[in-house]
Amino acid sequence: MKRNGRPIIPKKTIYRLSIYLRCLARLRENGIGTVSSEALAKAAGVKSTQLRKDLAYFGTFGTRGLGYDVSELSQKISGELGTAQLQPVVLVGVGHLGLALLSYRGFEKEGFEIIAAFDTEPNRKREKKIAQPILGIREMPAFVAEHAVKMAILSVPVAVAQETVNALIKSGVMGILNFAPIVLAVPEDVMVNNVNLAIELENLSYFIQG
Amino acid sequence: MKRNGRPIIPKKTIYRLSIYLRCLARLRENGIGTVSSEALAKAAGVKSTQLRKDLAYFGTFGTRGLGYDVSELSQKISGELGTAQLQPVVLVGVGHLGLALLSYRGFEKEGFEIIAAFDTEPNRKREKKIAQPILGIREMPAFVAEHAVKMAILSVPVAVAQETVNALIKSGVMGILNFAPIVLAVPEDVMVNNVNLAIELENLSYFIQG
DNA sequence: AAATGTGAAGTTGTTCACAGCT
DNA sequence: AGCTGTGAACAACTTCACATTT
Repeated sequence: MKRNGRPIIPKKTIYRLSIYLRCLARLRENGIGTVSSEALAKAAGVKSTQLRKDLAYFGTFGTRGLGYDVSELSQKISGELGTAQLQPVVLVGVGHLGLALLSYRGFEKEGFEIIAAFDTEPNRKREKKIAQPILGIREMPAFVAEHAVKMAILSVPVAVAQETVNALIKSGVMGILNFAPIVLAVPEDVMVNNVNLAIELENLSYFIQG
Repeated sequence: MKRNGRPIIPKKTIYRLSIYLRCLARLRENGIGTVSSEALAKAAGVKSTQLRKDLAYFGTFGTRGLGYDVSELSQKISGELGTAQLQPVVLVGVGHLGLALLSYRGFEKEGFEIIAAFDTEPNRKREKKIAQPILGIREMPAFVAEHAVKMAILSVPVAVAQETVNALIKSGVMGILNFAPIVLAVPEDVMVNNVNLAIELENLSYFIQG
């Protein structure tokens, strides 16, 4: 099936493409130029047939009898995911977790930049020095609109999560990484990815005790 | 299908049970005593048939024509998930993120307690005061064994993630919540849940730009 | 009348088996 | 010979349709 002339790729496949990309990066760092689907799949923790099916959604890049060129495959996946250009992101809610996420240096390397954070108390005393500006929540709409920000990280308390999301969407945000433990109501064309640490732990606990 | 006399419940269902549990908690806080599958499903962001199928895996608790008793259903789900008793958890890697997770007060309320943290530099100057003891990584094996800890949160740098996991497993840990952006190799009976923030963002960015 | 519980149908995602290149 | 690419088989999950109960 197609959409905009492109195949519709399952969400899970997109997820795995991100994983492949990171495995390929490590191979490249180690100076490995070519890799088989078998070897890459093993590194990513999946079956080789699945890897090949995943790639088949958007092209055929391998050489039969040989495998895949590491650099070339990296580029193709990167292009497909749209990771090529740096994406601006805002963070809303600078509490414990929000502050840690701001300090987390892992995003830029992956093509994302948190360009600003917002909080109801932007001037609250914080023990850590942060590179990004922390602004008042009321400045958010203008800022988001002006910088054409399409993605936001939400780390506000549950009580204000829904209203905050409403404001973000109104200002033009289309994708939300939500850390608040609540199911957010959003329009169909807005995407929410939830990260709920308590649920992840609960999940583990269920499966390890059989 | 059954395992140990209990039905095998799909992983996705277990995930949703956790969500239902949180929705029920909110209903109870609001003094609501009874809820229909339709209403609860809506709050959880799923279809009502799915909710009913999910519950059917481990029992039948509703009253036809009426719905579910909020308290009773909470208890049943809680019992099924094994959330009833408090679970001890350790955290390994007290960097930016690890520190934030230690400060995060959301776990106890959900039945988990981080009883200790470990780091290669336990005495490193940290600007935040933490309730839990921060111990040297070398003390980890004895501590984990002694306290019968079965779950760990891993927030160490990628470079030492695999060896740290090996040590945790050797000491008896069966479930790992992994924040390091790497695919960990573990025995079949050990479960890993990955939380990769960069991948979540990448995923959002793909779907919002169509 | 209203809402649950569930077999059957439908959909999606995974794995197999092997044809087809290099 | 070795490895990719892919239709077909399979498995898992979701939704439908409706019988059943209060």
